Amino acid sequence: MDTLANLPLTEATLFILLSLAPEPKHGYAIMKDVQALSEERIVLSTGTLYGALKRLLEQRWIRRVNDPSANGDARERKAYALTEQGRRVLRAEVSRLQKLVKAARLRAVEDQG
Amino acid sequence: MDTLANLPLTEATLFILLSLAPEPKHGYAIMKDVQALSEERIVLSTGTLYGALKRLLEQRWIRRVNDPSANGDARERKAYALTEQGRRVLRAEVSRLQKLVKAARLRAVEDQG
DNA sequence: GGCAATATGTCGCCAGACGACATATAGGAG
DNA sequence: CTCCTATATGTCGTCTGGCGACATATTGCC
Repeated sequence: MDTLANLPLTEATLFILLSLAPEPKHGYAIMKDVQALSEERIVLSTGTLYGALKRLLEQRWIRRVNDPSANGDARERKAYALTEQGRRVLRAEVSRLQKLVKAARLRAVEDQG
Repeated sequence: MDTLANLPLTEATLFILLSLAPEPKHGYAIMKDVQALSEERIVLSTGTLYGALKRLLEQRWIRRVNDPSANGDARERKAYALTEQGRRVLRAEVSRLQKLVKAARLRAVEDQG
């Protein structure tokens, strides 16, 4: 209920939600997307990924959907989409991060690039 | 050596370093400062605080200094200061956070708060 | 004298990241 | 036809670290 109480998100969770923000994806696609998004810095192990997805489903921040890239064949891939709740949490987290960066600037902690 | 390898910082660690950025402080002052900085959202338990300080000393991101507010009395308080290494890590972390916020904006995750 | 704020510390629990391992299919190189 | 890689999903055990609970001592106000 109280989305604020769940913050901060772990880095893995944050990137997974961020990856699902534009459109639903299946597990492996999330893994690749997070790598690209983080400029190869984050390589989610499958243990982290599927563990996080399980927790996210339980919290109802994401839900199972039909994979749009599936073409009716035998192999069924599991795709995940953000719920409204999940989107709210993501927005709250990004907002928290922005405040934090501003606070850091006030402390004269300027980035060097 | 490789400061980038230590990221991301945990929230507690980040706020402790941020608190020490302007000037050295002792443990209890850090606790109070972090509360103010985070608008009362983060209340460090002493377990978190002194556990983190111990790790930070071992990593040489902070070092012990004479408490500037001590006035030669019996009770000696332990003050901590950022090392150059610690300041580099802090800058790197803030820089990472900024990139992340920018990436989130590109994904159309706009903050409402 | 008692109570709150200041100040520093330890211990055990638990969540979660991560590496290792396991399994299965599809497609291209040799 | 076989091997290797990419795609794809999952479990298990370990370790780090946050956090609440507990312990202890000093200072200053009422």
